[in-house]
Amino acid sequence: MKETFYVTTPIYYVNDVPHIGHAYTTIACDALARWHRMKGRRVFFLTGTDEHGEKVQKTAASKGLSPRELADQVVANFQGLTPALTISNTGFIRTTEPRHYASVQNLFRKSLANGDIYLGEYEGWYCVPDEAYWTDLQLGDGGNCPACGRPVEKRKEPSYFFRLSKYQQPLLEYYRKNPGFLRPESRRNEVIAFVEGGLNDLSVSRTSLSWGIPVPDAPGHVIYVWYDALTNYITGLGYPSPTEEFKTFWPADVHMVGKDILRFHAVYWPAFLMSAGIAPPLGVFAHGWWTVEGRKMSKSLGNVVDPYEMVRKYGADAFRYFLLREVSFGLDGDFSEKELIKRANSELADKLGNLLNRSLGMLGKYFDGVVPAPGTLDPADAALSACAAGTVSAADAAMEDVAFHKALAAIIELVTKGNEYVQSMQPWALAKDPSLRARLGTVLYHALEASRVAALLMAPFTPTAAQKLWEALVPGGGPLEEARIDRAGAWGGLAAGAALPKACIVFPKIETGA
RNA sequence: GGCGGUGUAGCUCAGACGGUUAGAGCAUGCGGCUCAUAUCCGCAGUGUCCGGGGUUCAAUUCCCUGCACCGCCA
Repeated sequence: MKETFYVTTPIYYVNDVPHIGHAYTTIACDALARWHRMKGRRVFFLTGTDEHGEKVQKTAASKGLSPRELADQVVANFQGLTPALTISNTGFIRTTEPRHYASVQNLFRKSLANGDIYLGEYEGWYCVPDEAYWTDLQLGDGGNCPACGRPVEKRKEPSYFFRLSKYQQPLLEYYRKNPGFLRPESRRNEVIAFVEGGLNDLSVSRTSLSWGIPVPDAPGHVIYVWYDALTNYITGLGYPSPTEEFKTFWPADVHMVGKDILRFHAVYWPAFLMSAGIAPPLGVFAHGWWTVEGRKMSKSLGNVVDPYEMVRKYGADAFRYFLLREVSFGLDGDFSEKELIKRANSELADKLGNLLNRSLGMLGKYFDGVVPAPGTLDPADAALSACAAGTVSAADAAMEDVAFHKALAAIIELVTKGNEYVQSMQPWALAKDPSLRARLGTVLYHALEASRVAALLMAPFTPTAAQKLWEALVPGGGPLEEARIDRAGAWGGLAAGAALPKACIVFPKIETGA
């Protein structure tokens, strides 16, 4: 098994306000990071903010602030996601940090030195009031600025270009040799088709921009967008210093991205790295988008989902659970509070929570809360433990495949089997016959054990609630994130003789307010 | 316009290298238990498997074609 795991979110543009899309990517990375930690891997999990560019500069100016002052204020909107969503990132990078300037300039120098960056001229349709370039395609039929509708003019400026065209074959070869690099599969085909169609060299600097990282030894030139932004993934590990972290974690295992920025990660970024003699990342995963109550999310519709509000209303666990459970990861999904409530109530409260709570209730009532040692096994007992073992491996396979929905479906399936088991064993009936006391003990042990395995596996998805479940079942068990799935997931981990609480409500039912 | 994908129960989807009664979850209806956060468990369904043609003893599954929707590119 690979001993390390490096996962990243894209850096979020500080001019935006965090919405469900940001939360989704970050939560997905978090579940992955937590899962791999529980497999015993060393994990580095990086997220951060993109703080340069025209929009930040303008917004700042409109507020009478310097771009840096504005960024310092609004970065908190994104940093706040970590506690709000119970995110376990190990790093947070801002592109305005000195370490990032050093990193980008170093990477740039390397490509410049080997001839992959050259000075040329960028030409495009320029909107003077907006200070923005547009391509022919973006102009569309009208021929005016797509942002403000005003006329544009053809303009040229000197610009450094990255020799992307040179990397067509190396990229195609990289995709071919690394079938797991691009996921999901459907996206892989799109990217390959794009690269096969030929690559143009890429403008990586502007003279019309001032808020950004200066091109080394080229006064007036500032590094443009993607070259700056993508480099964050190595800066976050200490590049260009030969840090222990860089040596340990690079290349990244997964760059998690929305499908809209897949191309930059799957084409530009590996090429930049190849040019600089750095290994390309091992994986890029493009996930889908959320509509809201069946409609596209947009400011004008006023239906933008605020993650902070969702956490206030439903808690981070329920929100996280819904996002990862509701859709096949990689496809688009529809966000609906009604559906979120339904999922959380029926699966977390009524199935998972209830399995634990009914078991604890009977343990308290019949054994004064002390876990009995299991006795002779029935076929039903063996079937349940076999199911648990199967669930552990199914969930692991799903997570290796970045299929959160499958992992969660498997866990819920185990919980349903647990409830089914309790139902058919009828411990409340066994309790009426003193001669069946040993059998009663075995049944409760198995019911609790199924809960324990489920709690363990839920930790990456609903960390707070899983921890509470864990503490109820494993007194003194410590932080769940330090548990190891292989060891703690083995059947029989529940300690006979342990005194457990008589009730434990970790997933309160969400009132619909109807 | 080019390339690719999808079209299966009311909804979301799984599935069959072609072969007996095509599946799951949700929603719906009915029944059972009472330990539990009025929770759980069981049963019952319903489908022209997008239309048309072809190959075959046999196609929803393969091939062609039409339609619809989606994605990427131009």
